[in-house]
Amino acid sequence: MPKRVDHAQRRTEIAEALVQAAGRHGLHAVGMRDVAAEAGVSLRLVQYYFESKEKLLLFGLRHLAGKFGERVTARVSAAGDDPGPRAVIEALLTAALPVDEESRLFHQLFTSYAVLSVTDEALAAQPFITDPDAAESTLTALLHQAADTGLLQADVDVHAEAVGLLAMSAGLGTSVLVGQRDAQSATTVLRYHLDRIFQT
Amino acid sequence: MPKRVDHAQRRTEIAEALVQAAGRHGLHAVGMRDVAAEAGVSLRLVQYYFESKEKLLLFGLRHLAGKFGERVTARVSAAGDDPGPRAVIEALLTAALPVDEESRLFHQLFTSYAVLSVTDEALAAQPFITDPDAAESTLTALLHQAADTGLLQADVDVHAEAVGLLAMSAGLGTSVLVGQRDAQSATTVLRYHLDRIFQT
DNA sequence: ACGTTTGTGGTACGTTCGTATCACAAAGAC
DNA sequence: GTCTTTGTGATACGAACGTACCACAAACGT
Repeated sequence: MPKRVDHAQRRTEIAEALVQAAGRHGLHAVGMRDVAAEAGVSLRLVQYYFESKEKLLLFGLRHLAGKFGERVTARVSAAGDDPGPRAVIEALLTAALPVDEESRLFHQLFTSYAVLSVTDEALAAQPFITDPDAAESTLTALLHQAADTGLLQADVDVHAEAVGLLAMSAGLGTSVLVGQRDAQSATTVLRYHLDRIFQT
Repeated sequence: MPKRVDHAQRRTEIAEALVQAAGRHGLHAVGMRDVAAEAGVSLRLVQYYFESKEKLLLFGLRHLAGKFGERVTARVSAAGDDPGPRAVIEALLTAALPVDEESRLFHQLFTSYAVLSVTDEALAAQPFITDPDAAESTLTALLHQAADTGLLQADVDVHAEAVGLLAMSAGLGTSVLVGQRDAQSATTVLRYHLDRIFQT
């Protein structure tokens, strides 16, 4: 009974199924059949909407990146209307921390994709450079803004802080992911480091 | 012509072959046959010295962790005899950065193992908690030592700095690994952050 | 000297994977 | 009202994977 179908939506549903299945058994272990079962469709349909597994994986990565972007902007705007730079920066940095199941998935799968991209050149061309670069320039701009308003201490190197804080956030996220630390203490550490560069 | 063989050494050789093969095509893509070929032995022998692939992977992880530990202590002692805490800390933090091919491999495979450990409980019991915890307490002790000698600024929270710096080092390592940043600039960022907590 | 252990090769088995093929029904085009 | 496109199912195929099995020779124990 083939009604006309919205390809974009179907692809999104399947990509979401990929994400869920990958979350349970790991991205490396997920196959076309698992994705099909998770999405409640036949193997053939996964093949139909994505010609190959590689295409599926690439789309899954972009899907994940998109959802993550939405999450970050949602977090930032939840910081209130016209929040100070400090609040925005804090929202930005803590958005990457695995505090709930959704962000755990993000972190886990992004890391999986990132490490895959080291040996897979098709993946290497994907958002692993552009997205962090965007985050870096956004954060740099926010810090500059804070510096201009006199909110920052005088001797801070804005760029070095942006790079360092993002790296710290990512590193803390990983340590939370593997269970070494809980999200609460990671947030505390992040806040401490922000306190140290902002004017008291 | 079976001469008596040193099992420990043979296992180490095979584990090293695993590391090399995994570095080329990714840990997820490495099979027993690849390891055998890389080590220049037959598939049967890999089976003989490691009963299963899982055992091989576990041993490979421990092998990697061991080599990394050696590398760190080598780096630290290369900082000179009786170096200041600052030099030791810098050596510690920069040892994790992918500056050469060997450390690139470390970082790539450790990350692979770490993300595997999220969904594989046999791997989760491995050094992903104890090793970073050891690094954390070592770094905390070094910072305390520096604080007691008046080398640190007065208002630094030693534990929060230790956690933050280690996370930053790991995060910077990943960004170097995926090619977003080069090792030089990562080192610069790390040094800047050390400069900010040490007394001028 | 003989029997047992130890190291090694070759190879076969069952499974799973990604992909390809064949068939066919419902919906739109004209 | 045909005819073509579009969506879907079932299934087959070849490759690769981890593992198991069989055979055998060198070394060691006694």
